[in-house]
Amino acid sequence: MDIRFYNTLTRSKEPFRTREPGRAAIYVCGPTVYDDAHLGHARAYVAFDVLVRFLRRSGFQVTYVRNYTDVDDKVIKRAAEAGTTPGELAERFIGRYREDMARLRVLEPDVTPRVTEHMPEIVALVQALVDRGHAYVLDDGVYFSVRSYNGYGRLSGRQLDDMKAGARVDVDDRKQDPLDFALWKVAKPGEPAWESPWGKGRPGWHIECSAMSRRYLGDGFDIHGGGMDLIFPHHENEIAQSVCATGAEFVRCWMHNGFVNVNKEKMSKSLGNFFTIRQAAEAVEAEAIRLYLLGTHYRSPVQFEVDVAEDGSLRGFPGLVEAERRLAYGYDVVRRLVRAEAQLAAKAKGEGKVPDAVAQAIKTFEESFGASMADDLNAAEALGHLAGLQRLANEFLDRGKEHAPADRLAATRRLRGAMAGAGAVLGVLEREPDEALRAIGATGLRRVGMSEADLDDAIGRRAAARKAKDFAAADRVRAELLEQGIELMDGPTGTEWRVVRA
RNA sequence: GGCGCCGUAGCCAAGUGGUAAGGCAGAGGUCUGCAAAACCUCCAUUCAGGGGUUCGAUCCCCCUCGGCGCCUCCA
Repeated sequence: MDIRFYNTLTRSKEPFRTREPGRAAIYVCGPTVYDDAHLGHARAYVAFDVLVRFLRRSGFQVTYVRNYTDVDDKVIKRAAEAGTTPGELAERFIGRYREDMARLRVLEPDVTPRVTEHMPEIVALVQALVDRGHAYVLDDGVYFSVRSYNGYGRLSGRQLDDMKAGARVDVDDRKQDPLDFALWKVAKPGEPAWESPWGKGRPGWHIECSAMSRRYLGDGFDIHGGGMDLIFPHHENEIAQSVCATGAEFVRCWMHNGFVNVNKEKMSKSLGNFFTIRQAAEAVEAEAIRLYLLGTHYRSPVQFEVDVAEDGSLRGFPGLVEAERRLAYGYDVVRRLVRAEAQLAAKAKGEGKVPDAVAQAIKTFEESFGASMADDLNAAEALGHLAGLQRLANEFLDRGKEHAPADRLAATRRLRGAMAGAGAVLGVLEREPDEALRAIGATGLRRVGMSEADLDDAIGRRAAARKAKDFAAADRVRAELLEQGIELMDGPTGTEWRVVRA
């Protein structure tokens, strides 16, 4: 199947052709580690995690590099405020960031290089730019000359002169062009610094990605990703630096994810509509955040509706709660299949055969799912197909009793396999269902402020009333719990519950 | 000022030059002590509005209205 990705550089979907057959080299701009990761980071790194998972699943041998920018102005400033060193601050936030990513089920990249560990490569790249006449040295650092590269502006679709006219950049008379940017910054007293031919200092913002991507992936690697806000100037500058320093093509395909909007506006600190992954994961199961993000195509803005109380405090994320419910539905389907398999295995005689209608439906699902993902990672559409498969599984579980146990066993296994395949690509529904459902339940109870002990007590009282055929008393317990956001479900194995209130 | 994106049912959301996936909510049904879950059925003659191209447009072009983004640190 032809895999196609939208390339920002050409503004069109293109067939995915790698530099080397069967191998995909990917670099994604990682976080600057001076604060906790927010929902925007979640969105970006979930999107590229899906990219990597999908390519691996499609047979590519992927090398995925995602950096940590552990030294820059913000890190230095924040460390000073916190009374610590930039190194210690960065280390701490890298740790917290990795925890957040793990909760979102974002796989660890193959390489996670840090700027501070790649100074030789960075200095060499800057030196190459100076040698080739693309950079010039001032007393406070080395600057890249944007006028020296005639491809400048191609990625972001801008003309140098248009930007110059409207740019709100500081006018610095010493620079040859207002858009020239620092490759190397000479250190001020007290700042972290590394040796260089231009004095002790640190890299400018953009050069590290050029240096580290080349170090691990070489020239002309396959995909470079990041948020749309990085297109200009960050990625534009990376291209300029890399192409001018090496003379080779830098990247074959540029992929950018859309923003996170909170109540229709771009989430940003200045607007005060800013939420960290930790805050959201406090409100709902982290995997539900991932599922929610997957419901919108990665290039479109994703909306987060935030429920804010009259006093301005955060009440919750209704959309995330809905996603959590869908997640629970998904795990419930898996659990039903697992349980059915256990029962059927005892009864099945010989090799079974998946009933034709089921086999055909699963085949159609797998083709549709794959086609959606191959078409620029349309996870939202793929999720639509998955909904159909889940319904099919439940229907078969409910009504498939006329088939022989061996055939039913074959069908449930096949259904579970298809779901696992989809889950492995999307990074959802991969956990053990009982454990996941227990975690979702616990998160819900926390949300409505009820303890498990109180809930168990209420369920016990109702069970006693039911046993005594005092249905009025039993229904009162049900109503009370519903009032508190808990819904009871009587099943063959006892009473189960779920949290229904947002 | 320059560049660009978006506007699809109550809400979220995918999508295509040939007549609108999916989810949530809602209605009815099967099941149930009652419920819930699960399943079944229904739920946009219509894709902001107006022109145009076309045999045919929600999808292509133009205009209007509305919302947003980048050009400055940002995923």
